[in-house]
Amino acid sequence: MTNLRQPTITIKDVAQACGVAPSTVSNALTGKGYVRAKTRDQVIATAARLGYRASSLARGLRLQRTWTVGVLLADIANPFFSALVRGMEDVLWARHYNLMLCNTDYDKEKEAAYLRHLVDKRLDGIILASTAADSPDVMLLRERGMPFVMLNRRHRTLATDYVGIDNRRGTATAVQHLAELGHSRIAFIRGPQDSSAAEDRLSGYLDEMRRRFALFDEQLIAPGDYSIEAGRRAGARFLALEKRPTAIVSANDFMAIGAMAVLREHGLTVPADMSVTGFDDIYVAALPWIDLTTLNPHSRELGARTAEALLSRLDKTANGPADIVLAPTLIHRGTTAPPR
Amino acid sequence: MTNLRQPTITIKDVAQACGVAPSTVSNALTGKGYVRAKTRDQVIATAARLGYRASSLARGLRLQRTWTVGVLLADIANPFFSALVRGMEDVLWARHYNLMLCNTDYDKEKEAAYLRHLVDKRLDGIILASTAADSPDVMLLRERGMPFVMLNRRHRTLATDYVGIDNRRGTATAVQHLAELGHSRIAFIRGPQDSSAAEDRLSGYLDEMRRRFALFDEQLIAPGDYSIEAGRRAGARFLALEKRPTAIVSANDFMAIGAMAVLREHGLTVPADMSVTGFDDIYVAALPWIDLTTLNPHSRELGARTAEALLSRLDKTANGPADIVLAPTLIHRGTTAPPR
DNA sequence: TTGTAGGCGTTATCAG
DNA sequence: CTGATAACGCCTACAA
Repeated sequence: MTNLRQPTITIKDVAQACGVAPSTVSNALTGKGYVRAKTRDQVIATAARLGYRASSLARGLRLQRTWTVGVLLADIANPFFSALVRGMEDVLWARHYNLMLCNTDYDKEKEAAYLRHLVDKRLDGIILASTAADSPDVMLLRERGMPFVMLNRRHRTLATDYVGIDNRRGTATAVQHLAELGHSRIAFIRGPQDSSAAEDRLSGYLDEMRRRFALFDEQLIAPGDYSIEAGRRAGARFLALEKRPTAIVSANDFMAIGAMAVLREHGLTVPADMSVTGFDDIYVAALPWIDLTTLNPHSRELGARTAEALLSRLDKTANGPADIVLAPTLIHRGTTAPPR
Repeated sequence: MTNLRQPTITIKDVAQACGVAPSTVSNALTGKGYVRAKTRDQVIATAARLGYRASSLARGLRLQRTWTVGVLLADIANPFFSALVRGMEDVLWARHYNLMLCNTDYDKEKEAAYLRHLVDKRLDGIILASTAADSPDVMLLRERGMPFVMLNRRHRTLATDYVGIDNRRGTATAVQHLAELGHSRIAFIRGPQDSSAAEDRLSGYLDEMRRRFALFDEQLIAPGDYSIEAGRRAGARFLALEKRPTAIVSANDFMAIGAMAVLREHGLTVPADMSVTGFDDIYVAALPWIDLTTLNPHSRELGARTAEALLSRLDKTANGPADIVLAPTLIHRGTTAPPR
């Protein structure tokens, strides 16, 4: 139970124990510089014996690096985000980087405060998966020359490294899928308005609807914030319409599930009475009771690609801004069928 | 796109700009020591003007602290863990600590390697939510005097700070609930054998079964690893039994869901043909299609309490080892009913 | 091949 | 009240 910090063993201790200079220990352990094989082995052995571990703090101060990257996201409890994080962690771990998790909770002030924190901590780089399109905080990073990558949201004015989903194509594909099944009265549940990704999902829907059906009914669009509850509200709203839609495209899976819950409560059957599509393909969507037709954005890969983009930036291996866009795949499950 | 590190502004720059010594700047900014109000204000103003941010790295080296804690867990994509992390983040953020996320992926070597990493980084403390009960890695932390708290798993030999669920009571409550409904042939799907929490959940089941029904059938226990797939296997196994159980208690929600999926495929109805209970109360359990009777371990609060325990340890505010145990609450939903 | 010296950016100590 | 100095632990020139 004692948390008395043991006297930490430093490079000097190792040097003394070996009868060499600290710089020799450093050279031996990092494998740089010249050092006789015999000396090297001896140093390595005593370092191990003493349990010496070089302090990242001291080393970081000297080298101006931390081998740590931060990720800002809205809510780690959202399966889409946790899948992203898994992907990032995979590649970061392989490259000996650590991940600092920053949960902004959809709160702009918290986000700004976190960013300042990360600057103070001198992180090597940052992944922004939560920032609004017009956030001024991003400027801070740019000003301080801190490398960062934007994940699935673009800044309105700044040119930055970007990795994301082809959101537009995603919802357009969903509309296309439903149209081919024979639907024309297709509703949409949108995401938060300050997210460029959410806006793109709306655009994809709108474009495809206009292209195919020319006319367009404003009532078919309901607001939402990606929560299950918002999906319920949207579903109720569509049900109250005089001319009900025959299908619903949702900007994410959570809202699709919420809408389906309401339909169910009203005695409607999916897909017989109403088709529904989601976006994200969280694991819940694959459960037999839900069996939701949705768009798989390959979240884990997306996270991995983002981390890679950041690391290339750190390696100075990257040149122009990265702009990587993954196309989502339509997963046809049991919630879509021709209208009756 | 340039990632040229701007020349970072140091305390010296601020000092020079103000015509005072670095130590005065330090005193003014941290509010320690004596410094004339006028000087202080001037320093604060120029620091702000220059955009000076003290380096946590340098400060950490000097103060021997990092204001960062690490959390080791198996899989952040598991909703139980992400809920824990939310709880931790809440209290850590309020106390100006950052969180380093370590996903061990159920891999002992990765876990050990992560631990070494965290030692190198001189984190202030660690939350262990993944370690097996007999892990030798924990010894490493103890030896180095690094504060840590074990979350929902106890070390077999070491006395450590501990925060967890009353797992035993949880499954006992589930059995009790089913027994009161009239069940006596109650099966159990267990968790991984190297987890003390999983073993406790088994014990709670066993104790209550023995207490109530004296006799006990070994066949009613199926192995599992907390995955949906394991639940499917267990469900299939119970269905193949000559004397089928009338109810299943699962060590977690995922496996309960897997079992229910198999039952469904075999045309059985829950709870009419078979009752099922879970453990964790992940949000999926509350969806109307699943509507799983389960045990709510208050995960978010659990995470918060764990972080608090760690922080009191860091503050040296704690004395003896903390031992906090939260009782899970039975959430009675639609998957349990009297046997037919 | 090895050792010495200096500095990375802070803060605690202590003298002025 | 303020400032010089040393030290936190490491790495890298450069000298030997």
